[in-house]
Amino acid sequence: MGRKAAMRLKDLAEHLGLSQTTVSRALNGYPEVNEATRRRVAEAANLLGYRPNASALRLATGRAGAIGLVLRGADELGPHMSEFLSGVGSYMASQEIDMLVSTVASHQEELAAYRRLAASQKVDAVILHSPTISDERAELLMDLKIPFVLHGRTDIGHPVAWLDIDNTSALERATSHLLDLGHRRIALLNGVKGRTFAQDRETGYRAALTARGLTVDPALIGNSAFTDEIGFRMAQAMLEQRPRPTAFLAGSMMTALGVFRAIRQADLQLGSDVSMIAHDDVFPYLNADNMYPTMSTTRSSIRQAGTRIAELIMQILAGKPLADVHELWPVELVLRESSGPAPKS
Amino acid sequence: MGRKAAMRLKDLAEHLGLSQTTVSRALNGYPEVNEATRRRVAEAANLLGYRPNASALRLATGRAGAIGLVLRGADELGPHMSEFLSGVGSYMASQEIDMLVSTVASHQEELAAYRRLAASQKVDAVILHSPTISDERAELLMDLKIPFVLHGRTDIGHPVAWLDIDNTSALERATSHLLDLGHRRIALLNGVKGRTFAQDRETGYRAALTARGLTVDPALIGNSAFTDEIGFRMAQAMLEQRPRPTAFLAGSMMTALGVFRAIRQADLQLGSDVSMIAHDDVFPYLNADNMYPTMSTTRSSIRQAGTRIAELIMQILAGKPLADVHELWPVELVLRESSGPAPKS
DNA sequence: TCAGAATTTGAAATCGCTTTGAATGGCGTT
DNA sequence: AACGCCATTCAAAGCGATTTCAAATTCTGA
Repeated sequence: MGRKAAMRLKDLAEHLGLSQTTVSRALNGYPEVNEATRRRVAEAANLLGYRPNASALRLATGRAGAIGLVLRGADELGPHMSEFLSGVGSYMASQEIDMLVSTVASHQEELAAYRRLAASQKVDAVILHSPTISDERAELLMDLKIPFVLHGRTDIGHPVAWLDIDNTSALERATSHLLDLGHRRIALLNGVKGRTFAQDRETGYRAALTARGLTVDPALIGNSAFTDEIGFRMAQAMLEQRPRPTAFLAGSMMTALGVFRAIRQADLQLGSDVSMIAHDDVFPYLNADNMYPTMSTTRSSIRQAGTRIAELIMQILAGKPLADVHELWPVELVLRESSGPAPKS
Repeated sequence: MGRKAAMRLKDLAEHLGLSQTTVSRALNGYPEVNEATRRRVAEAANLLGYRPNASALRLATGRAGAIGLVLRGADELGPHMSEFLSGVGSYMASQEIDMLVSTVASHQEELAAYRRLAASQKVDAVILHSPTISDERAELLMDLKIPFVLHGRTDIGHPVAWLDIDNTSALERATSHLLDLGHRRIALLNGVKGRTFAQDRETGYRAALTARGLTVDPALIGNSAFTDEIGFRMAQAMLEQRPRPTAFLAGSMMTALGVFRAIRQADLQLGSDVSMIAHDDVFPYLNADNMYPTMSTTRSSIRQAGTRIAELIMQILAGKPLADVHELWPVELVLRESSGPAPKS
């Protein structure tokens, strides 16, 4: 199998007639090495394509040079996650930090995965996605003393670092807008129950309704994953109610596609018979502006969130106190054709 | 930052009153250790949650215990890739192999990323996705002596390991079927030019047409990325031709969504005025059967391909000759409502 | 001119594991 | 009683980097 023996520090040092110490120092920018030697070393390293062996470097420094992402199978590795990932990746690449991605099938496996990561010290930190209200994984990571940043929020005893979007206010505004347009039966197609973001969205939705003295009809609230198909089914079922909902709040663009289909199938017109505002995580391949009719959205780039979270991780690893790492991002409300006045009843 | 010092082999050995050698051997299943000792060691290790330090283990064994995936930014980290990834991941997890995912923005960066991976020996092998006819990355990896498996095919001087789906025959059959239904102007919305799979698909398409003595109209062939929006634009433009195409071959479900939209916008009926067969990579959140009308597809699970490729990688690392690692998967043709007889002209 | 400081380099220890080569002790043979 | 053979165990040498501590060289200033 003769894998070409890669160039080692020792080889490079011999080639230069210097000690490993000096070469290492030269490459790592220590001040005590002569400027001329440093240049000579840098040049040779570059020419010979020397790069320190990652494992050796990690062993010596104690840093893993990688962050971990544990994804729950197909559910989580969908379009949202890939956008998020590429956001994280773009920043991590610039810092020469690797992303270690694992996929697991269950909650138990996920916990086990974190224990493994911790025990084998494969990562310096992890990113936690879609937390629950009181997230067990977060507590475990706390226990394991492995730093992490939350994409979303949770409430465990300790302070944790997080970045979240303002789901509550986003849904409060979207709902209010629909109410302004005269809608009274507004359906909420929300994420799976238990996730903080889903709870926050429902809170916003309820707030808008109760602010006008309206009661919340549980039959108009659906909790499930954000897929086209589920969106279709939930919307289809709800459209059979009488009086039927005149507006939908869709949790994602995928859901919105399904709702759209259900509306069409019921021979209704989106934007006149039924309105919709969807949450848009900004997928490059699914543009709300190019839909027909164009889609009103609550909008926040999940990719940007990823990039920012990557930055936050680096800050934490640099020693920034967790209590100082909190970011709540506002969500844009973009009105387009899919949301119109409620039909006369 | 007081990270809890993880348990080391040394600690475990002392705890047991044994040497590191024996403990290591016991845990790694060497035959020369007493069965009673082995049990004692295994038990203690399990109890104390000992796992070897990954960096140390890698340094000692020379194996990285990870495979690399370099993804080109947003274009590549889309829904296809995430499905593929989770397929790869599910197998790799069972083998305790990590996935190192990097994202890059350009071809140059991608090559640089491979050089880095090779020089720093971070991975034992990589997976190469969507190759071009004569893929430069494959040649580079060959040069760098880092093993890889191709998802797709390419033609460089050497034998390479690959797994591909039979795109040519899939499109040949899909096109033939549309011809059987009386369609004569059939549009092909293909992937970006230069990729082998796109070429293969075009080959199949052309073969079906020429088999009936029909000529290929270049105005009916589009090459671009597989997104909803692009599908929409290409289809929209083509539907303005006179005579207009009566059938579409969409390269992906995303493309199909866009085509669908264009058809509707032109006030045409999918399945009667215009037909469509789309390639379905089997996304759990976008089901051809649940579309309206249901979508005829050429079908092949990209996730399964990922899992299989992971297996192939392990075989290669175990020494299987590259020339023996070739798999061409057949593609299912599933006829549903979106493909019907050509309209009377 | 020479001590002492400053600059620059190097030898060796260390990180936590695997693995080689040697040591120990028990047991059956002769 | 002496010998050789197994079955076990261990001490120590790597793996390829960083880093501590010491040495060699050059500068400075009196």
